[in-house]
Amino acid sequence: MSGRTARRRVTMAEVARAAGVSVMTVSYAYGQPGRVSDEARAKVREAAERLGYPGPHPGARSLRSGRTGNLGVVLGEHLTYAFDDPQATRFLSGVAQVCADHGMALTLVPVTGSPSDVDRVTEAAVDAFVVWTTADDDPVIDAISATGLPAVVHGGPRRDGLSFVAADDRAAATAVGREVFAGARRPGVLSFPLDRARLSGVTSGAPLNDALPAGSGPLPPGGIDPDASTFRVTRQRLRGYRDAWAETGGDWSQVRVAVCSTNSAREAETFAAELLTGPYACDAIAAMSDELALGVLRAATRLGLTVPGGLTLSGWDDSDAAAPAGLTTVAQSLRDQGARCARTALDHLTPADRDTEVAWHLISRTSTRRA
Amino acid sequence: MSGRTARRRVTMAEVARAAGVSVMTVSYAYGQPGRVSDEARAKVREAAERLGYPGPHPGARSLRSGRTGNLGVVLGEHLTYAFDDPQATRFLSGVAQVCADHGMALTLVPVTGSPSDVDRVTEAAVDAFVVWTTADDDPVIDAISATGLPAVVHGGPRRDGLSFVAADDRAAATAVGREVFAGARRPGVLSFPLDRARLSGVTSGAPLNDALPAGSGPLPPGGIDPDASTFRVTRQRLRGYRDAWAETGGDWSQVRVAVCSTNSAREAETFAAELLTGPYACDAIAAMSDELALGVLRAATRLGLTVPGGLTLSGWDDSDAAAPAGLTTVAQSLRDQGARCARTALDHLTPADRDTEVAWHLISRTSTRRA
DNA sequence: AATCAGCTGTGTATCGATACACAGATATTC
DNA sequence: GAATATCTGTGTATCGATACACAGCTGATT
Repeated sequence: MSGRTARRRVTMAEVARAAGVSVMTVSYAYGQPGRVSDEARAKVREAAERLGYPGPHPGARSLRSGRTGNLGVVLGEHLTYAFDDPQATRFLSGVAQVCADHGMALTLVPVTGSPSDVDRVTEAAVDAFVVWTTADDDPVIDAISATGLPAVVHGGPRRDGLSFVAADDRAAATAVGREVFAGARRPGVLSFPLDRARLSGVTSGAPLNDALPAGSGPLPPGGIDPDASTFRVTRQRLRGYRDAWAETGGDWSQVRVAVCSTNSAREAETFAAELLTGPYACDAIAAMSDELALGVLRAATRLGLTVPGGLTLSGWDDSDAAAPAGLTTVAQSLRDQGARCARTALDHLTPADRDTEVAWHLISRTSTRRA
Repeated sequence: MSGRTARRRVTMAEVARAAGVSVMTVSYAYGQPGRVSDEARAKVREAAERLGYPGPHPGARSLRSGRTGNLGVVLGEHLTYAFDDPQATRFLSGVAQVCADHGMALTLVPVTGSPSDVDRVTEAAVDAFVVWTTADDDPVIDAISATGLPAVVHGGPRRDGLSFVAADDRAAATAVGREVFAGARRPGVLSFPLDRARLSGVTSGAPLNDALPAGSGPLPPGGIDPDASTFRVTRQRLRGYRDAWAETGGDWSQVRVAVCSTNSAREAETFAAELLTGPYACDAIAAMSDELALGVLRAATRLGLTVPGGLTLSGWDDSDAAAPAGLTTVAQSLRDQGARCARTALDHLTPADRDTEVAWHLISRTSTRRA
């Protein structure tokens, strides 16, 4: 197929012979340049150049030395999420910064949601793993655990032997929920997926809640049970919203919940339109990301609703678009968290340091400033 | 340091012994499951599970088989650009899609702009390279060439033995330049960096042009010579803009040029403010990206200039923000180009198919619709 | 003068798998 | 019924480097 003649790889032994030194001298010249004299190093470099030696074979090096120079990143989502989802992108920017500082390459393991994802993980030539939010029952987590390599899980799930980095999502959700639900009568929530099935649709907080409309989408009937979500982040935020609404004397069954399968404003806009119309139209919506909240904002604008007059609204993450939109939100630096995950994975921190709760704070803006 | 006892890796031979089969049977059970009987495969899986065997050692596998299951991506920029620059991100999304389809991991090689970048490239355990726009004289290109692996360069430079994918940037720049410079009297250009020095600042098209202000920033005096830029994309676009302005009877020395060191609206806004004020204030600006153009737009708004009344403006790439802003732009799908690069790299296309010119088209919007 | 440490160079064993070639058993063909 | 093809299992050589231990030499230390 290829027009290129398959060039045979030049070996270290050939370079050694050409340079008139031993193989080990060549090896040291590459791996530990300080270990050899300037003269020997020069001879090696010259011979390598002349023969077209590209440097030590990475596979052979890693077989013998046990190190690869790669940090593996596993997303619970399709590989393209790394570049399509703004939250993942910010997180990975932090991971990338630390990788660059360490001279480590960043390997994105190609998960696609299929069972073979497990094989992709075990085949990955890496020194450590960083895992982006995954469902409690995702077999990929067990595969990572089985490799015995250092691994840091961001957002969940928690596992013995794996480090864990996350914010107190429940407390944060309670805080922002208090703000957005204050004075509300018909609260709504725009949620991330509940579990690996990633079903989306609109329903309400409790089963058999005749007072609320059935809603659309493939979500199973019976309402949303926060405790049943297998994504830790989703679960904790739903619990927090529930707590906040309960503080006002409300009941979870009164809360309408829309579940988006992706973190996109487009999908959010569709569901928000549903939440904002009909006899049970929400007058307060807590969204699990700023992207989702911006979708709500678009739907509200189209419906002629004013924010915060006709609708209060909150997001999450304090993305670039949040401030211009006046969006109340939970600020947490995903970039910092990515950096922290990468550092923890690469530095082999002691167990005591390995589990980290990261900071968050509420940013109160006009979108919740009810008159 | 680590609290974890360094678990010794279980070897394939141990699994073979425990399963009562030969090593090769185990190897086949993993690498070519169809090669062994269901019964043997079951025995192997059971033994592997029992012993905690994580699967074949990736390094050993790659040493013997010559394949790694990794596609390497090299950015001419710092590694974090992969996730910070919107253009790079879209390109990589396409690369990632193809990787996922092939079950290949995506390895980002950690370049930081230092001389050791060359080592990072030769150390990378990959089967092929995709290279994102690099300067003609970047030593990283030679290092990639030396590996003898298939490599595809996006945007330049061109090299024997390396495939090349790019749009006809000069023609596209001419087309959009015609549009934005039509009826203009004081044209300006907002450019990407000219070379690896990445100097930024404001100057004009020709040396010793007394008619124009000296400008700010560390750019060398003497004006901008399009032909001297070592980034192919920058060079071709500058030439195209020059061609377009020449068609109106204008001279390149009359064109004011601002060079941004990064593709960010923030930096663009600063330089645009300079281009848009003073006795030589531009009334038409061609920007090399939509991000830069949006920075111009912000500066114009602050200065009370109307677009297109007081200023015509063009961008590049047709990003999401371009349409809402009414921005005339050159549309090209970086995502498709990323996918094409990855496919070319992974499929070992024949030489004839290896150089690809990608499609582009002009999208004319209100930002150039001069009354 | 004797001892010791540091620097530089070398040879060999080894990392953990897969390519390859071969052999026996079973199914298929004429 | 003989010849041939297919399926399954095995043993050995080998991929290309680095860890390790050792040796000679130089200069410093006492």
